[in-house]
Amino acid sequence: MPAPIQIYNTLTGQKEPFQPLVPGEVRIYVCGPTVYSYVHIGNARTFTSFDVIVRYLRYRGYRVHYVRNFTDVDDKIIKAAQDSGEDPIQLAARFVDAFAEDARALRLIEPDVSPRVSDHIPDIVAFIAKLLERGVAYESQGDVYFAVSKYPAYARLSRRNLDELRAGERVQPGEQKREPLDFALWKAAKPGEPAWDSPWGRGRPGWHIECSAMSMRYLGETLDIHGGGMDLLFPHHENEVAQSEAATGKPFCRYWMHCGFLDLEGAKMSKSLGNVVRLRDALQRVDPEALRCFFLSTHYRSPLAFSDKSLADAELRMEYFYETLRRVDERLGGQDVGPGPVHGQPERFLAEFEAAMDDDFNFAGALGSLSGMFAAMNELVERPPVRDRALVGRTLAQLRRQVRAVASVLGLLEDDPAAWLLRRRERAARAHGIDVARVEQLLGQRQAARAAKDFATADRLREELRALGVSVMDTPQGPVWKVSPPR
RNA sequence: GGCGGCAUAGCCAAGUGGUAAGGCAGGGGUCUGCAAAACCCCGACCCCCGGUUCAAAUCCGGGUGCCGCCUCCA
Repeated sequence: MPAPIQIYNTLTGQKEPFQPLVPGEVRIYVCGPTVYSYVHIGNARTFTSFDVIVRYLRYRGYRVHYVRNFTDVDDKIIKAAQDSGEDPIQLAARFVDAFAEDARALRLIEPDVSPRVSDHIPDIVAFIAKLLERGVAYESQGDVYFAVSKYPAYARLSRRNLDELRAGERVQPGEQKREPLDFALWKAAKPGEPAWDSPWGRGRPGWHIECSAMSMRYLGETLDIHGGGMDLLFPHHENEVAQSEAATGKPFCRYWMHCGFLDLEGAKMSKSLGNVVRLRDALQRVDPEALRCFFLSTHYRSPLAFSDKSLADAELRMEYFYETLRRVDERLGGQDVGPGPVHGQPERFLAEFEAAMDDDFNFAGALGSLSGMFAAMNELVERPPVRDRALVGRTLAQLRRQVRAVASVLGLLEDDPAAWLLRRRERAARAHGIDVARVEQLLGQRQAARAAKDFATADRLREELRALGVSVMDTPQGPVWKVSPPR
């Protein structure tokens, strides 16, 4: 049994060895999108982070039960629907579909369950009834509120001072709370809002109760991991803990994980600020794997700044990976090299990768180990340090296998190298207004000149192509070109 | 104001007690008809001031700067 993974637990504020409740199994719940619009790249970063975390837990042999919800009943959805004149449930369903498309494009693995609030009203109603029964919630004119004063550990997760929180809170008009910090479990319906029958009259769930009810439905009363963006820590997750533990008397979640923010031009990006880049728009400009690579370039808890330069760097890195894979696959020729000794210690890169990921999922470190494998493969292909061709082949084959294993955890390098490179070139050519037919024509002329040993003409044509933003590489298989505008 | 986080080469970014991973950009090489790609080499005393220690980027105290949460938000 390898040493346990270390996870930074928001609950305790430190890294802890990960011990799931049931050995070998992980129950993880990630707060999913509120579907009132398209997801933005900040959402995408969080979901990608937990995507890689789940993949790694599986890589380490855990049986993972992965749930990520859709919040499809919510104030913002109702507002968006009112603005557009659409039915709120329908609008939400539309954005659920859009999310599924975006998630596929980003190569996110499917959670085992993706529950929607609208499908779980009975669970939620039962949950609220239980809280009322236990005397930690109260009804007030068709609303139901959680009584924070009945849960002494309130604010422990987010490390807040209860008195100061109380001092700062204000009761919104129309709310019937006993205490400002109390939060709504159930909201009485206003005309035109989606509503369901309940013992307290027609209404709809408050925001926080859904996650407690749905996570318990699918994962039981105690979660191993609960994840989400930093901003959900308070009040959302705090409230989840309060209502869940008040209902069951058991710990709600053992490890809380919070993902850092994606900044846009030095400022936080959020739908309310309006400085939002939609995921689907970003994917028009950048390769999905390059976007993932960008997300993985820093630790999941650190802030990450979105910029064209960073994206371009990530795409360059992916290009390097794929160009190397193309060479390696060519060299290996799909042949089974068979067992035998290998050169050096290729397995050390895998050990490096696992050490990085075991340490609170150190994405940047993991990416570094992947780079090491590529440098090693390139050396073996281009400058073999030993003469024994079979030895080199076996070493390459092992590295290639390791790359596959690591890349499948990171969700990278899942394309055919040639196809990926061609797609990138086409996108770049389009972006720079490069006429591909013209390039091919000049390339043909240059090849003819080279065949005739007319190097002066060949060089002139190379310069001409360069002026177009095209660089040409002569390889044994003929010339290859790519878009590389002067930087 | 309260709570939390961060400050590492031109830029991005790992490393959390023993003299600094990786990527981009830059310089020098190898290779090449010329190139490109690839590979190799070169580059930081880790925000400032104190302290602990044989030893600190790494721990403690203070300062400065930036960011997030405290209201919907991944």
